Amino acid sequence: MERPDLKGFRKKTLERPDVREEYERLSPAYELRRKLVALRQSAGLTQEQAAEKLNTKKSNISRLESVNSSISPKLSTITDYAQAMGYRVQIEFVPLTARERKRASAQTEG
Amino acid sequence: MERPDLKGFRKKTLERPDVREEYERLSPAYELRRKLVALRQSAGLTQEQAAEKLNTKKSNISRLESVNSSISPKLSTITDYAQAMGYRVQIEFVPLTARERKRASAQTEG
DNA sequence: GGGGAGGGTATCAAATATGATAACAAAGTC
DNA sequence: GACTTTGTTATCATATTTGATACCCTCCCC
Repeated sequence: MERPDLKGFRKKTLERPDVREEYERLSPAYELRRKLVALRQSAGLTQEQAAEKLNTKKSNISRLESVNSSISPKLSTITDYAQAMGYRVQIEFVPLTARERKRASAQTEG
Repeated sequence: MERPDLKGFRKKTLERPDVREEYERLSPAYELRRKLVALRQSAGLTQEQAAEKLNTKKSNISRLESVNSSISPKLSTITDYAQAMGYRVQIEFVPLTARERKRASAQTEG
């Protein structure tokens, strides 16, 4: 029995730039960073102005907002940023759907 | 004109254990950690069982859930934990009220 | 009293995020 | 073309979190 190599297929497929882009567009991290940018823009600030408010440098703001960044920021970094933009952070926990649970275990086990 | 030393008053007041406890009960960090515990309990897991799912040790779970802890966890730590409990994390940004903005700048300015 | 379960705390090494600096690119202005 | 503004990326030192181990406490059961 030759089974189709699903993992290999997924891996190969994710190497295609267009597919990866679409994939990341749906990722939670991507979503978060898009929101961060929106927050700053709603406050009418440049990265440099935001950096001033946060007593840091614009390069660090860029990194935080960067989609490609592979970092997972501290929660306090996000809340500080949001507060400087005039917002507060609210964290919700929503039950996983059956589909999401499947995807999650695939990640963990695979 | 002798002005009442509000900052000093606040500082002194926060030294009272009962007041500090009430203060922390309202803090976002406290709220988060209480939610984390609720998540785990809703999944019917002990700290040790949760640790297994997350490939770590129970002491680390305890630290994450601990109220007194002065650490600000990484976002990925929270999302991994939530996922192991069967939840996903959703982050909301809500505009600060006038009162909250005032409190925020008081914090920042010292 | 002894033992187990569940949770908390301290400590250290290892991993990772953050701060600061510098250099670069794109777009707009003169 | 030169200059400014805005945002990105790389790099390094520093700060902080995380993982693992060990030990403690409380409650409960025998």
